[in-house]
Amino acid sequence: MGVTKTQNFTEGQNQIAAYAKALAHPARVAILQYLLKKQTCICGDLVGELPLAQATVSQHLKELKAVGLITGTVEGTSVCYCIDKHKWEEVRDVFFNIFSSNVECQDSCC
Amino acid sequence: MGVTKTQNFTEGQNQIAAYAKALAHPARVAILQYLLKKQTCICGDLVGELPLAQATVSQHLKELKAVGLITGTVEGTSVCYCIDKHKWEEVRDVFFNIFSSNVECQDSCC
DNA sequence: TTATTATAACGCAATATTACGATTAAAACT
DNA sequence: AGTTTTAATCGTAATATTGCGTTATAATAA
Repeated sequence: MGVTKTQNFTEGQNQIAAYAKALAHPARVAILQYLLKKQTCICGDLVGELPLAQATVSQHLKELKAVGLITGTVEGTSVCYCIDKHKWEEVRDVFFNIFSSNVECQDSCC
Repeated sequence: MGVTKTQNFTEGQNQIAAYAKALAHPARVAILQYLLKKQTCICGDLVGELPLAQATVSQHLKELKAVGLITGTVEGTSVCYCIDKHKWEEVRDVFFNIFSSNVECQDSCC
């Protein structure tokens, strides 16, 4: 079907899945890494940084905006992209939380 | 097209995307959380824990196995599922690494 | 005003993902 | 041998995602 049965899982599980999905494409990872590296807003040619057409980049930006990880404020002709610090830390904490569990299996089969 | 142009991105970017994709579905998150909570192998009814049909659960397990996050060893009639400690820590480190970057934007637009 | 530039939105084609019924396979009983 | 249990695989349908050409849109420049 291609449709996820979100209603049968907890809010937390759906949230982790949604955040993970935002990172589940190399182009979106590249966008975030670029914004992190620059430590500033990118007002302008983010398209030139990626091996994809403008329309495709715009779509990935839209998805990152949809989960709230980045913001895009209009600055004259161009748009200023920024990582949303608050959301970034929220997503970080969600991942830190699940990965803080230690894997300690006592069984012989592992 | 639905096909990701992985060859145009770095290995690191593709790796993060692949790991994120493994977590990008609430059922797979639920499976991992359950295995983490139990702190042991689950030999048996993992299907009963999820609101999905057996075939669907099996498919999600297959994806988690494909990225190496879990292992499944046959134990008689049933299969013993376990989180792969080594891989788990590797994935954790990959996420910790990207999220360790601080967001420090000096621009006025943010 | 008109051209230019930058980016978003629309629409299409191709591929991927999700879900599940049905089937198959393998081990453990009886 | 036949039955039961458990889980993988197959086949199919529906929806989602990816990518891009094209078309708006909006601000600046000439």
